[in-house]
Amino acid sequence: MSRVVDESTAAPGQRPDGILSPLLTVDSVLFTYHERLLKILLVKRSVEPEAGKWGLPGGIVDVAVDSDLQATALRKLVDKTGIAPTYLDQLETIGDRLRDPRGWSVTVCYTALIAHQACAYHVDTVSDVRWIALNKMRHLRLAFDHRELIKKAQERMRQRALYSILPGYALPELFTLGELQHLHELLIGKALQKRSFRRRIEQAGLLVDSGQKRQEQGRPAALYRLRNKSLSYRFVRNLEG
Amino acid sequence: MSRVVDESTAAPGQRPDGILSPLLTVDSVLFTYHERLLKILLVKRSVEPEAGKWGLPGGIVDVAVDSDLQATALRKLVDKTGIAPTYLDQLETIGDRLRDPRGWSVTVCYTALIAHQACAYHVDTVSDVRWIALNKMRHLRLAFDHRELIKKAQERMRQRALYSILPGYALPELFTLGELQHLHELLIGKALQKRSFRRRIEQAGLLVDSGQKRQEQGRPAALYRLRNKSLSYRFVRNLEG
DNA sequence: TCCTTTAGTGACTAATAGACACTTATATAT
DNA sequence: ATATATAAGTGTCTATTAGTCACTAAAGGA
Repeated sequence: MSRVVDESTAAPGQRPDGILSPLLTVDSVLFTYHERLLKILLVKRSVEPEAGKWGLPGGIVDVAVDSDLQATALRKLVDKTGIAPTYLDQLETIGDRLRDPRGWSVTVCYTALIAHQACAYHVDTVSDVRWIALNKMRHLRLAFDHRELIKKAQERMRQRALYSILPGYALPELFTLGELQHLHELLIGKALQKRSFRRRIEQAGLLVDSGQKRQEQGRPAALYRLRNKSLSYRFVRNLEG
Repeated sequence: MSRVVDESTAAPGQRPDGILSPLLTVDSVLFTYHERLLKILLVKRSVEPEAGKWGLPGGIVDVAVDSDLQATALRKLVDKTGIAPTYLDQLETIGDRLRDPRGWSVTVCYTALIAHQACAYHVDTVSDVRWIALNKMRHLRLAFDHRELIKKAQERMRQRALYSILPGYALPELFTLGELQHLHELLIGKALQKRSFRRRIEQAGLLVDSGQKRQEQGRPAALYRLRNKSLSYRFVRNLEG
């Protein structure tokens, strides 16, 4: 059985089986912690639509290359940073008629974390890629609905900071509890009690002291390392409201 | 310009702009609570692929009809139940080369909740749609990766039951705390302390007593109704492990 | 030596969940 | 009428964990 399909009016894309198939892209909000700031990776778009604006690292799913959606996300991130992120997690999928001027389109959005040092060199050598501090994004021109995606990723990370130490993946392999706490404070938007924070980390047995020390000012701090299992802990009182 | 396309061999679809665009579908795991059981809505597939197996209510995104992804989910659910679910939330998007024999395909999966009575008549009158109790699904033949999707939806609902009273949307508009607690126990897989459960509900001010009573056996129970805001509460100790 | 800075701890208080026995209100059986 | 069964709902003590904050510890620099 076959039937006639008119290509000239078929937009967005029409599959040979007669099904109108929207454009499918994958985008990632890649966070890192650097110089006491929370930053995300943005790419300056050089092609239309939205040329000249900043956008999330991502692109069209290539069914000839990518085995699954996450592979697309990874491929695009490695392309921009030179390295795979240490954490990658699906955030949400947005798909409608209005978000892309070309018509009905879908983006599967991921949240990712990486240590700044791990990709600093690669990012510095590529002109269209930059780490942007989250508190300096207000006046930036962003492509499509990417500002909304970033906001959602931020909220997701905030929840993670409340109930887990997963944000630690935005730090180097070895880090101090002071660094981890500050990162959590940036995500949560509120100062935390040092005593409570340390207690949670220790009680859950989530981190391993590696014996070494590091300092910039004041007493040297113990260095910790993330363990792969049980990254989540319990509940934090009095953080909401 | 037009052309003839052979439907039988066309997979996956090629867009007019030359981009290979995977098949995009939306599926929903619709939960309800009925006769002290947790049930989900399944549809017996009549067409290939996977004809004769049970699958989730869903289907292909129609860019000519649906304004966004959630609209597709709603359209398919209304088609099977005669009514829109009271709760609908995106779960996860799965996309790879292997999940559908036709080739690279993507499904945006939703979790949904509805009161059983609200759609009992419509579901009973349609022969290919059935409510299946979750504990009686083991020997059912399920299409594609739908068993995995159901498992993920179940885990998501379990988390919701731990930290919110959102599962209440699977109950009728007026319900007793006994019913809500039993539903939570089914989701969590563990008996809950009556005192603690009631305390959480009351403390958070999440429910409104409507003054009426209902009973089958024993003392009549007060009826409660969900409020739209602040459905989540805090932490439940001792439920893990 | 003292001051500054940051790391890390001791110890009390406050808040909340767990446990479980108790009372209350209804239907039904004798 | 009374007893019994059943489920709703409460009183209250205990256990656990978070909040608070003052304290000590360990470094560098003036």
